[in-house]
Amino acid sequence: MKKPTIKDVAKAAGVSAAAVSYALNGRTDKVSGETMERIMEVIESINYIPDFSARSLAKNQSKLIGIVIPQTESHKQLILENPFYSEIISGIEGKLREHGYHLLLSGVNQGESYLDLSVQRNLDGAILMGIYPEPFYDGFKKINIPIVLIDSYINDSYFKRIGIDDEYGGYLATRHLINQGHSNIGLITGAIRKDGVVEKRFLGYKRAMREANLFYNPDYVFEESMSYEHGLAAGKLIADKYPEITAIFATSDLVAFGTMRSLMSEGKRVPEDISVIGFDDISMSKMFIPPLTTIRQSITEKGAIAADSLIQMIQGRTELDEKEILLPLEVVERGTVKFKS
Amino acid sequence: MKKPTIKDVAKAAGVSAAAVSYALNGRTDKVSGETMERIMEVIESINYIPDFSARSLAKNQSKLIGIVIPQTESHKQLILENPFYSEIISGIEGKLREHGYHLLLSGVNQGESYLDLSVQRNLDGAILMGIYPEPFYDGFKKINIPIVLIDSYINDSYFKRIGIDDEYGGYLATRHLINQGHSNIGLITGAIRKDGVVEKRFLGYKRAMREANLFYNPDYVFEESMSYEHGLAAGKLIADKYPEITAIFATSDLVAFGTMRSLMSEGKRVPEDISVIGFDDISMSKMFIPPLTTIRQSITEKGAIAADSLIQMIQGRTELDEKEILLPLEVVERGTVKFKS
DNA sequence: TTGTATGCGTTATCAT
DNA sequence: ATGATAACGCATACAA
Repeated sequence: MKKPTIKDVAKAAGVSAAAVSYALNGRTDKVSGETMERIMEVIESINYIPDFSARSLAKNQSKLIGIVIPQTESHKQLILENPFYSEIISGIEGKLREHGYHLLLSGVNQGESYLDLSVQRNLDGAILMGIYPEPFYDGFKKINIPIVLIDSYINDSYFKRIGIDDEYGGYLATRHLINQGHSNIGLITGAIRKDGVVEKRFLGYKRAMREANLFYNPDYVFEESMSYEHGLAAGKLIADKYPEITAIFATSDLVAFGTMRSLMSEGKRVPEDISVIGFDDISMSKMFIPPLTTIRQSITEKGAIAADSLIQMIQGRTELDEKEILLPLEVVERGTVKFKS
Repeated sequence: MKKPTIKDVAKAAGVSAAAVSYALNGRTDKVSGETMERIMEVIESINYIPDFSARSLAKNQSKLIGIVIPQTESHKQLILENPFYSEIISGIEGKLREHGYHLLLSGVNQGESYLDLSVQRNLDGAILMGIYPEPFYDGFKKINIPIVLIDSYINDSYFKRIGIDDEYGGYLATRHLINQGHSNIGLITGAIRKDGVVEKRFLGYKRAMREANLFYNPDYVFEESMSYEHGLAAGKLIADKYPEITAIFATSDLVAFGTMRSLMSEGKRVPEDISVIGFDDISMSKMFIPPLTTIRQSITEKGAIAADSLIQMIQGRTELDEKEILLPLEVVERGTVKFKS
């Protein structure tokens, strides 16, 4: 049994295909209430479901949103190991579905190839998270598809940005440690790239130190990657070589987990011997033992807002909106930061 | 500048649209090497990219794979909070992309509505994880689309299943605790539904107890949901009312995290006072403090294999294959199980 | 080997 | 208000 088309509906309802199309799209101005009803009944009874491919072809809009996630270079896999991304996707998907859009999830092979996907699939828009090389962004502008950037500092009015004030977040975290009496504060972080979130958090760290008249020691900055493994390595280094450090700001919760683990392996107690504060407040952080003190941003909401913004852009009513939305930040005190005795 | 179509290519190459189509699909029998080259050159130069919507219409295949994830009932969001799902998706996406398929990620509103999506988008296949009501599965059979089930015990030869031997996993976990000298072993678990993974793990637990001639005490089974929160509640209950329990089998790592947390809040030490073993080995488990002893299944690989199987089904060469693939299981000893003193 | 013509399911234009 | 028909971009059966 083949699946019914609009023509089948038309035939069964004794109207033209055009009428059915009108009815489907709620054009009450083009179709009388009576026939409208009849058509709807037929649709129900023969269980007709419109074909999006055909619709996409005719209307040139796919109701499809792409979302691009950074990818580990070694693995060919999405870095969904970091719960941060899954949580944000969760937020995006919920909102999209609510508005009749679907979500195309994909990594990206080489630099350009994601563009191909956008064109192939006629994407109505896309959400990019993380940071990519320049030409990557340019491509999207060229094919003229609405884009929302999450956690990006690309300053181009073509894009709408959703993010947080990372500098302030870094400042908040560091100041919290300072307020607890710490002065030798280590920073464990991913690669500090120009205009990346990491750089901003790093800047916030420095500002807090400066404001408190504390000495900024570059040796206390452990920069490599936003991974559990780096946290592990840096934590060990600190335990071994820098016993004077009494507090650590890890620029993501995942890094903080690694840090705490190696710290404890080396015989340091958290927070008794050394305090640790993270960043993000992924859902796992409250589950950790001890529960992680961190900078909270509502990740899921971030995704939802990004989706909302994108839909607005697609529907062309973005004029009044600002080009950037910053979500609130707060330190959530749990069990890994302690007053320095 | 509109995006180039197959006709533009044809014109520029001085051939017909058909020739271009042949070239595109590698029909070397239909096109001479010479013109093939010329066409390819033009494609390169004007940067032509085929439209999948049109292709989907013409060929009736979309190169689109759907993946359905359970959804919390209260929230309208995907339960991507459980890293288990993100890891599996990661595995799926990587493999799909490798084969030229794209991934449509979606929750599901009511019972039937996912079917609509499959029809609307002309899905070439879908991967279902978790357990759904009967009619949900029937629908897929009716529209005749290849389906791979992950972690399901639906016994219907229409579907291909990828999973693990959950009964054996439960047995392994419990036996590990028994081998460490424990005899009062609690089970903290999600809802035990007929033919669900949870039931199987529960059965494995009972078998291990029986084999060891240990008394199976229904009071020691704490059944509710596969969530951190339930682990929390059950752990507290055990600490308060069942001091004789010296070991716990939590049927997922997330539950184990909750359990350990409340246990420790109540003053119990893990593993000194009470041992805990989990199930899944999500990436977070090795990061936990103490690192979680658990039953390992390679989650990402599970996703990859599911994707592989689905692609094979789609390409119609599934005859020789078995209808079920079971992945290996092993207990990975870390820091939460200790010999009973 | 190459080109022509037609269909895929839907929407939009233009009559009626 | 309703219907006939031409797009949309591509694949394919058939003719040349």
